Amino acid sequence: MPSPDTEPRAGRGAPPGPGREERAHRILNAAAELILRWGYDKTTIDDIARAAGVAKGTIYLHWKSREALFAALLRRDRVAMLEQVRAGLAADPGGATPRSLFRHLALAVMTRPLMKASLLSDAEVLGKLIRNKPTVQTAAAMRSLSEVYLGALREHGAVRTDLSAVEQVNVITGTMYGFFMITPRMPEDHRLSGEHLAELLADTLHRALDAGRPLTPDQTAEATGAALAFLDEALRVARERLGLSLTTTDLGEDYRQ
Amino acid sequence: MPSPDTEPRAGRGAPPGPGREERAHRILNAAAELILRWGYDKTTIDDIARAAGVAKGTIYLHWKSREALFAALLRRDRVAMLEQVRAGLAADPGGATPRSLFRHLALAVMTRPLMKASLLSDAEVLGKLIRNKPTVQTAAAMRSLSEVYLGALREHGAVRTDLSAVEQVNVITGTMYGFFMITPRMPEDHRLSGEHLAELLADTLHRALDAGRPLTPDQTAEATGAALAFLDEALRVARERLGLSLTTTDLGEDYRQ
DNA sequence: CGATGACCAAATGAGCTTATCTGGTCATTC
DNA sequence: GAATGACCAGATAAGCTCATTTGGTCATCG
Repeated sequence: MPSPDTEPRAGRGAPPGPGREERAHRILNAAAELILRWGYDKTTIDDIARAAGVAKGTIYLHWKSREALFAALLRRDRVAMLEQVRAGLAADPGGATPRSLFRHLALAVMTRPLMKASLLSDAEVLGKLIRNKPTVQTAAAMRSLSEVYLGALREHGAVRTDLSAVEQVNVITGTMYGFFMITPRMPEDHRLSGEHLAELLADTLHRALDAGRPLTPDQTAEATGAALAFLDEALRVARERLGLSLTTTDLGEDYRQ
Repeated sequence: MPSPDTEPRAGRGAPPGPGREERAHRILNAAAELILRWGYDKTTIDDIARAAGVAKGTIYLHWKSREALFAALLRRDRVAMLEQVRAGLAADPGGATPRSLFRHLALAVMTRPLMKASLLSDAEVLGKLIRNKPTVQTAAAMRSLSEVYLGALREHGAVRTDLSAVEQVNVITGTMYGFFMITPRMPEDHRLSGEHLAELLADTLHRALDAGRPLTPDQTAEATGAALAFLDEALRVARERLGLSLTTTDLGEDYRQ
């Protein structure tokens, strides 16, 4: 027979510690599936509760409102994305070059429908989350990432400096946005996989930013350091925000991702 | 006093020949302004007639339906855009290099709100024109342009061939889309002018496609020929379609641009 | 005979009513 | 005291009516 405490039954006390978190994730998983299938506007708390196998009230033991739940969902996706980028980057044998960062970043975004929807402000998926809320912060955060990181690269001559930082931010942002949005707009026989597009995007940005001469070992080290440092910082912030979203502790009114 | 036939007065017979065309353009100008201000859905024939200073019935002497009018409007914009590109390209002292083509193309699109709206499927502007009609063809046409032109470039070694044509089409399309859509998404202090963005886009695509060694005079000539040949062909088709849209002759049911 | 604008059917939209749904609560249960 | 789900007020949707607007026509005018 199953051990009595691993499977919380209806009405029975469920683990207040680690099991709680697992349940939170189960709920978020259900929410993720539903929002992608039906969109934010048509995804109800009842649906989520049913799909997650909990009662509606339970959801309100985790988040104080529907909006807070979806904020948690997006924040979780962001953390997972950054973790994926961080891991891929650290494992890259060629070092954490800009090219490698762009490739992993692109791939991580492209394989995350919620992330993509949020970056592109896809009203189909995010519905009123888009229209009501001032600005989804992810884009700003990504730009800020570009900026700090770019600054370091420029300082060490790891990218060309005949373009201004602002120009380069525009190039990076523009190119990435474009690659993120083309897939559905391409005819089937021209459609490339996420990996394929990520590689192409990395190549495009590499060439757009490249200083011309190969990086010295020093520069590679600096670039690697800058990339990892900033990803760590981004992760720290993202994890902190996610942490706020996974406790019942009052969030105030700030539900932005 | 003014000559009696240059200014058609209300109720008076107006020129059936050249004046007719001028009037058509006046109507289209009014329509353009209104659709950009209010969007397709909220722009009425009455509004257009009033703004153009003609009676409603007159509009139906030019087009058999509201939809046909807007088709003409978009087609006209397309022809004007291609003409601008063609002229800019031919005048470029460096020859009609791919880089020059991309720059003029980007600039022509960016300075044409309707073109941009149509390429990006901006529902805000195009309203039901988007939702109802199968596919706005402009995007497909642009891709087809890329394709034929690219083929020629590849054949003559004017671009790298370690990427497949399909990959390059994705790079070109993706990058252009991205640059077209970033302007409103950038914070004011990062916003660049259309010219500036066009230059950056051209540079990005140039680097993304460049074969590495500078073009020989022969290759430059070939590239120039290919660019102008295709633009001419695109213009021919676009003008033909526009011609159909500017005569009362029944269009059939095909109102796609 | 080109241009007009009164005219009409159809579409759209505002306003209202009614019915259903949904976010959020909380007394009850185990 | 954690989890539940019946419960409620407010939101949303569906259905309907009625008034206005709109695309499109055509008798009339100059």
